[in-house]
Amino acid sequence: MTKPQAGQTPLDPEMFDPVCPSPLVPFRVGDKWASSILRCLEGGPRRFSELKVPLRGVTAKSLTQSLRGLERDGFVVREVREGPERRVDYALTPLGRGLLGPLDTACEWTREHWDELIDAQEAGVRAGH
Amino acid sequence: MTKPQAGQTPLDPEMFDPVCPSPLVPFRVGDKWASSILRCLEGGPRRFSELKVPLRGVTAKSLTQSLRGLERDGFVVREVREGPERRVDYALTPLGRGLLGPLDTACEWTREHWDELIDAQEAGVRAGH
DNA sequence: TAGGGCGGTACCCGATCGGAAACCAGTCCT
DNA sequence: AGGACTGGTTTCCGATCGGGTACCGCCCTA
Repeated sequence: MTKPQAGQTPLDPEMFDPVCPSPLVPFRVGDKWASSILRCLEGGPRRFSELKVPLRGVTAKSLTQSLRGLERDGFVVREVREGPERRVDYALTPLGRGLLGPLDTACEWTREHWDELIDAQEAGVRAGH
Repeated sequence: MTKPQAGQTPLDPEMFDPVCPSPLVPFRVGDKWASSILRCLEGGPRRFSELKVPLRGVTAKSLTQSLRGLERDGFVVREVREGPERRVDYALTPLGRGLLGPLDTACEWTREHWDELIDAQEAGVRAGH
């Protein structure tokens, strides 16, 4: 994604490969609910209605949308178990499970710097921005 | 942000603290250009016009917006050097520099799984999603 | 005096995001 | 027969995102 840059030499115009555009990749995975859903699936497959519980306030539409997106991108599989007792399970693919690593790192960092983050934001807002 | 969950016990409805909403935090830092800007500032302060070069296609408006956001959140500082030769530098704060860690992790993972990511996406799209 | 670089701002626009509400078929319970 | 639960879909709507274009004052150089 990046070819790290030396001190004060000019920035490389080719620093970001237009073919694998960095802006889309590292942070900003999926939509608003995506990372929370990944977390929910960490312990095994979950049903649609199970997921709605911790994702408080999510509407069926938003949850469906988010899940379809994760499915399309290969992070989640949708398994319909037919039979008299029909149920739909969502589970992580190996790729999706792999995403938990970077996600953990980001969560960990956020937890460690939570106070600073809040303070900085409040200062920024107070400064009129 | 999360209290990891055991195997198939029901999901904890309080899994996500409504006060520090997980969806906003771990991935999805800032907007489209934010993570690229952070990368550009890794090697030291940069001027507005320097940043435009590698961020190809970014308009002045989008860049300004993105920078203002990063400033408001305390990841970047804007320094106006007055004098006959006026110039504006943008630099990472310690907090912003700290963000580079998780960002590296995410970039690294993406690089390692790039082929799988592309394949999975293509498969997902072909499957009609 | 004209043009160019710098560091933006203002306004317009279409696309997307994401919530609210209504509805639905199938199954199960009473 | 009526109601509830599951797993959605559809429509509507307002908010935000993000790009395009035009314009701005300031400084420098030719």
